[in-house]
Amino acid sequence: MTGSYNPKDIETKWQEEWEKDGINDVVEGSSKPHKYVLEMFPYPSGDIHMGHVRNYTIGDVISRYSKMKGFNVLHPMGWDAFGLPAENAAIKHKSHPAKWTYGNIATQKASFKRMGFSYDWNRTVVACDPEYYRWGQWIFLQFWKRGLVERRNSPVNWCPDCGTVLANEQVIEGRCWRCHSEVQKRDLTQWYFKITDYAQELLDDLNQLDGWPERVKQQQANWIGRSEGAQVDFILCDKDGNIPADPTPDDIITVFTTRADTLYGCSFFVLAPEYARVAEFVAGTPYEEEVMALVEASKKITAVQRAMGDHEKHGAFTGRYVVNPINGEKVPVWVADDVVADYGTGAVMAVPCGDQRDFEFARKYDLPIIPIILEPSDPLYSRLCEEQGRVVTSVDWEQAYAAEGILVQSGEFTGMVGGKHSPGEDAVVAKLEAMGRGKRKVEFRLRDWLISRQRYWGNPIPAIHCEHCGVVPVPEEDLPVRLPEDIDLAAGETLATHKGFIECTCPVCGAPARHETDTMDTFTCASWSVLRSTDPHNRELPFDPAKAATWMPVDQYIGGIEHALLHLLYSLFFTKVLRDIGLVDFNEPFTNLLCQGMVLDGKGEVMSKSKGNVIAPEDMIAQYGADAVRAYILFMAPPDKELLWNEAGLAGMFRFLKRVWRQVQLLSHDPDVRQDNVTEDDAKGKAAAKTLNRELHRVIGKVTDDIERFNFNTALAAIMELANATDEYLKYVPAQTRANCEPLQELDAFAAKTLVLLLAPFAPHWAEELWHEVLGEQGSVHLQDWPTWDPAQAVAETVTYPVQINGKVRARVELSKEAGKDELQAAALEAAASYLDGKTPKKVVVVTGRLVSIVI
RNA sequence: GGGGGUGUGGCGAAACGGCAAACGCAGGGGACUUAAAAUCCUCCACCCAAAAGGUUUGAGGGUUCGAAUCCCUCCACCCCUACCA
Repeated sequence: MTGSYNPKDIETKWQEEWEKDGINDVVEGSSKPHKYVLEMFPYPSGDIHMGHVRNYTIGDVISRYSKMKGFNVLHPMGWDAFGLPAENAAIKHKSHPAKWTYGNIATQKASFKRMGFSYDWNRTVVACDPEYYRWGQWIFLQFWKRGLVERRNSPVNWCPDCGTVLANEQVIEGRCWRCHSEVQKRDLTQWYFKITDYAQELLDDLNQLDGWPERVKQQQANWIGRSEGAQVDFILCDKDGNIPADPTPDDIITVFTTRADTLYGCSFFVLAPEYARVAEFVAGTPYEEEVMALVEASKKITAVQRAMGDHEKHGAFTGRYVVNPINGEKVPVWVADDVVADYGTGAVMAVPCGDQRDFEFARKYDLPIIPIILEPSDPLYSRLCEEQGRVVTSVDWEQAYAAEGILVQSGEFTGMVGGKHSPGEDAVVAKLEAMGRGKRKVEFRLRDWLISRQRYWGNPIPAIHCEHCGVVPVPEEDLPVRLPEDIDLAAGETLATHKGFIECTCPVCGAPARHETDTMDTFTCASWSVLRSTDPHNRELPFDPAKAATWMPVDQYIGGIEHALLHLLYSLFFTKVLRDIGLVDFNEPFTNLLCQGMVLDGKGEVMSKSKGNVIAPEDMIAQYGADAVRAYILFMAPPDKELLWNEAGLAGMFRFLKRVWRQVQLLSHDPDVRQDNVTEDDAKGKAAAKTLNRELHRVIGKVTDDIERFNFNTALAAIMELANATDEYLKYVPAQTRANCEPLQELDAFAAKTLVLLLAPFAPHWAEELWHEVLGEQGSVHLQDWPTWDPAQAVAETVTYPVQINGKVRARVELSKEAGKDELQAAALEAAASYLDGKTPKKVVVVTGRLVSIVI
């Protein structure tokens, strides 16, 4: 006996039952095939919002469906729990970051449970738990042993208000993502992971990721930014402009270029303001003042201005010259603030005719623009390709010619095709190599990963500074380096001022020493948690390689596109290093990746706390239940599409669940549910029963197929169609009739069961309640087999074929589904007779199962 | 500047070269009700009073018996990334 659908009564009840029965716990050693379904872990910044609801509902449907399909599913949850927001909140509330973090984790966990997500909570990974972060430190030490950890001085992003360096992803349009202060460039000694050692492999292996969205792979490839070109050595003239007779390595300045073919067009040479030898070059010369002023001024160009690209570019002549190796010509050396120090060599050969930036610079400072590459239609072309030597050193162009073209005024290379990867470029590089003045070189845009942070709430870098021994690793047996709990952040205390934390002895010589006080970027924690979930309680190793091998790689990874790039790139990097260390035996951690679209507010804005437009599911759950919220957010749009949250349709999904609930009751002959609106009609009833049977088979097939392809929206639409067919059936076949007819009883049972099973992954509580209380079944609905269907019963016996004449539907013919091409053509021509007017059609296209197209 | 994507009713959307708008939301009309809610029935791309008919997938062209879908040109919007030589 049951009443009408009331989610309040059933949802928490089943959540408790499931937990008690452990139906979501992973069974190790099962003979079933394994499946690892994982969603990106949340950051515990507060309670969950609609973005979380979408992400984790997708994962939950895949997980529940996979279990019903007979897989042994690992579906864990965890928290990416270190990071600045916890610390800032602690300062604000004069509290400890752990309090805030664990408080939010508890809140989110309760919300996840309230949503009915099927996690195995015994496997929860929390990044700020010493039992987890000790292994992050252990991995750091293995990286160090392999030479993948480096401490060096470089220009870095520094947020003055937050008092720490920032990762690139934390700099948004030149501003700190939290406090919006302008980020400064500073030269600091920081810790790096040498991800660039893996740049080529990371790029190459993108090809193996068949189960990843193309856009993510493309984004990664762009980020890695492989660029093929050459290094070219220019010889530096002395202060008086004399070419050294016997140049030493100090007399050589190397540049990187992808356009060696344009070397003959080099009319000046540019150094970045940060170039190490700039001061030396101009010291004591008349140029010193202006150049050094430019160097100083360039430091003040903010990343904001750079990002906007709207700052004026400046240059200053150094008074020095270098020699172009291809033609022995002396060209002036400038310093300019549009050259970046940390790409290539920090020095650039300028070819204004072929590069727009060089072109603009040459115009501004009145430097020669020598045309050395043209398209044959250019008026200069016929003249210059005849000439030997250089005759034209200025042009009246409006912009540079950056495309492929024919080289002119280029000595022996004149007449060759120039451009990126062109024969001309090849020839010039070959010549330079023969001269010993250049070589092939590949550059990457990818930088080493700056992992140190000057903040408390992170994983401490396990290193010790000793006066005698330098920087030495903390011995593995001393791990974890624990974060001290007695710290008053609100009073300005930091790890660097915490005596108890700093003071230690050198593990090598035993002398008094200092602990490193930087912590690791939170992304380091997130880069291997996927592995820890396969063996979360291991106290000997980060994870048992055998257990990792059982579950990994993740069969389906699900997460937002917005932070996909860096987290994924870092995870791939970690996996490759751990493979080289011998802890894992695979290249890629995530076989298939589903990137869900962002959930935006009704106006299309990203939801954020600072904007105050965060939408939480709490009230909706209270009003309509978690099941309706789950089903509705999937019904709104395909998962990879951006979604503007709009609550209007949620009531409709609730109505749908209510309606099907009642249908299941009626189909089960629940004595307490009265059937109204019945019109006994034998003919319509028979047809409706036939249609219902067909729809059951068709919809099981459709929903199965749709879930496999993540088309949850159309899967739900198909179930709604099934519900419509059920309504039609119930309308014309009264309970009495159904009760007294065995085939109809079977149909009733089949329909009731199918509706419940198909909706079980979407509306788990709803399904469980009906399964037990209305269908009277034993065992959880979520442990049942997914329904099967008979494709032969899924199609109608007759097909209504549209008959097109010159592309327009002019008639219809109804034929058996078995009708052959000839029969179909004959029927179509007969139906179209009045349009044919006795003539023979030009062409007839017959597509069985589809249509007939006649051309007259 | 580079890369990726999107464009279909009032709205969310569907259609893996084959009857455009499935499914739902909102809305109109009706039944039930003293009334409302709930529920049920019904209409719902556009033009035409209706039917018949015609038109329609950002714009234009092409391929095809047949195009929202494939190709070319253009427009608009969104996201990512960027002084990368």
